[in-house]
Amino acid sequence: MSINVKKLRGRPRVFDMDEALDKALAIFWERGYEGASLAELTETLGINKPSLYAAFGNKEELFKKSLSRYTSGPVAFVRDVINEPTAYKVAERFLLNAAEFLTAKDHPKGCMIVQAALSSGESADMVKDLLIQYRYAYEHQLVLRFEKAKIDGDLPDDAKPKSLAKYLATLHQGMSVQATSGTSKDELLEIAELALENWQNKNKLSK
Amino acid sequence: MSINVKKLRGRPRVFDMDEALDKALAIFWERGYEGASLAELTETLGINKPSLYAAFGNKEELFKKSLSRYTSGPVAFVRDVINEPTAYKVAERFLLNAAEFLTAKDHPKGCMIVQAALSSGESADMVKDLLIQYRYAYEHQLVLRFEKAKIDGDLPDDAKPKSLAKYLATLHQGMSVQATSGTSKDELLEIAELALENWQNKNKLSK
DNA sequence: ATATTTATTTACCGATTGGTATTTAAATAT
DNA sequence: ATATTTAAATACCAATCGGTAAATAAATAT
Repeated sequence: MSINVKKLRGRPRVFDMDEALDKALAIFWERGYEGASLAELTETLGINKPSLYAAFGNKEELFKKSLSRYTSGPVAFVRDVINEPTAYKVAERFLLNAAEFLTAKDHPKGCMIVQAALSSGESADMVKDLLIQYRYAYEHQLVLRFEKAKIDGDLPDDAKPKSLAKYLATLHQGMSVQATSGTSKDELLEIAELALENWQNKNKLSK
Repeated sequence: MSINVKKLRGRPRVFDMDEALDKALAIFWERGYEGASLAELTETLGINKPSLYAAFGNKEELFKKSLSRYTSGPVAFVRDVINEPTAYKVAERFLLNAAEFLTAKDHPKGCMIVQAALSSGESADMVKDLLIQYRYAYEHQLVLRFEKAKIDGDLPDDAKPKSLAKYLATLHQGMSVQATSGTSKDELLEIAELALENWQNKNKLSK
């Protein structure tokens, strides 16, 4: 007897919730929060509205759950990046992974956290604020990592972790806009390399 | 008799078209193309829908006219920047002006060309493509300027105008996202300075 | 077999979307 | 004065928005 197969009462759900969330994620990613209509969502998920609402709450809840799936799946690399051994390696992996990810062909271009609700109507205010928090969250992860790098002697004493982190976050967000505009992976890699050369010139410590 | 005061037939328009465009611009800038509703537009302009349609065509036309006013007004500095005497000065003015402009207090944060239609529903596809063209347009202005700088001996022979231009455009677009997220002018200036220090390190020519 | 529980389906809701037809008002030309 | 021209105001349109009530279907518990 395998675990967790206790039969549940009631009519069984005919769709897989995780698969449905992946499809919803793709739409929110492409269209943004307001640009994704219930009609397109239900059509793509292959379920009708009452099923969607019973399973996920409402549009905003569905977005938040899609977003959780986004952060634990496609962009988990941001969490891994801070484990690189040096500040330079962190910056390198961050920018190179971003160039790759933002232009990958198996999902929408650009970063959902950057673009899903930048300018929008009032109805998206909650989501807009939530995404702002997420943006600061990954930037702050970089701040902490660069503060550690200073202690490690891995960055010069006059280095400013906050500025360095914001510089990388800003490049990432700009690269996201570029990717959505049609800029290729190779072009983004050139930008990343430009930024990284400069990084080395400035922080004359080891790679 | 002053020029151009020939009396026109018909009931005179009660509102000033340029003032109305400025108000429409502020809304599109803040809300984006889709996020700006006809209701909010007419209410803010102080006119009703038939007047708006008679004067400007439709929502998309109104957006395009607002956008023209944006490019000839608030962001005209991008056109001026390429007249700076050296490549470095161009980069400097571009980034410093951007930090100032994107966080100014007399208009919405961020750049309309970057954010007014990044992710959106199908109804905004035309506007989305138009804004992509505008983004490439100002990037291309920088490309031309840096090609000239190479000829002038103002940039090293191995400099890549396209990459440098895209690097600046990417920073600008990221700074726009940052400004919309609440980042201050001073924080953006720190990023600009970071990028400019690196610029000097890399292109070891004069300021 | 019946009751209970949960999901799906169909049909609908009020509000809002961008956009207009019709009427009324204000100016000039004759 | 009257006709003509243009704009403003009221009232309306079909389509779509996010969201739901009510009925039906499919599973398990007793």
